[in-house]
Amino acid sequence: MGNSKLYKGSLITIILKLLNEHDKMYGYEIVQRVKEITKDELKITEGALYPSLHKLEAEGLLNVEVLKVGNRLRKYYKLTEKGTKETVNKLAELESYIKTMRALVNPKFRID
Amino acid sequence: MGNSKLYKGSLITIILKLLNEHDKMYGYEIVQRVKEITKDELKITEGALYPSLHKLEAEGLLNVEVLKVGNRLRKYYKLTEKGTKETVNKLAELESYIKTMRALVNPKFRID
DNA sequence: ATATATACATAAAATTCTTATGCATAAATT
DNA sequence: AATTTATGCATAAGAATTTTATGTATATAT
Repeated sequence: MGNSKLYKGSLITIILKLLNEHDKMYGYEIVQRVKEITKDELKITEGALYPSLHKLEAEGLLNVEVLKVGNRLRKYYKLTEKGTKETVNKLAELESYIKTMRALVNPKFRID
Repeated sequence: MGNSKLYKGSLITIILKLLNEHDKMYGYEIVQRVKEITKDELKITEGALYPSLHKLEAEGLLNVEVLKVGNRLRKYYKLTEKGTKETVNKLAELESYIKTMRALVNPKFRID
């Protein structure tokens, strides 16, 4: 993904949040959207994305709907109710992570 | 480490920053310090820490000094010059990561 | 005609971490 | 006195996530 290893573990959070916003997206679209938003800082690889989407679907966080657009297939993913709840969790975990890391790297953010 | 998977990839950054601050630390001390600072949010496991310290040493980012304290050994690690430079990089990467993630999860932080 | 973009997929390898285990000394508890 | 907890290091098996490489196929731009 990114140039730094910190993105490891962030992919699920990113996918869920984008779907939470857009209601319905397909894999290729997610890759493009992330490139846009991050100004090419973060490029999701297909080899990471597609297995993750399949996993989220298997866990019941996403629903799939296959559409034929022109002559190509698109697999549209949508959050389930469970997926929406998990999105909230993941976003809270991200905020917690950021706070914790700030305390670690920025002594003035420590609550002694 | 933490309850969330986001900490994956953060360990090196944490180690380097703490050593940048304390000048000289041993493994067990790092584990305790992180627990303190994060109020038990983040517990570094020994199985992750020690191999990472060995790796940083092998890469020339850390120097080791073995001291016998009482009757027990302590391996004190210290940043090399290269390690100090890498710390700056890692901290910049963390800031970049946080900005990028904020843009992804918080639309109002996006620069369109 | 050829290259690039769109769209999905999987498999091998690399990376990082968890869990489990091992050794040994020191201090605290029962 | 005996046992548990704390201190201090280490490694190895397995799990999880990601990279890299490869494959298939249609559509558009050069």
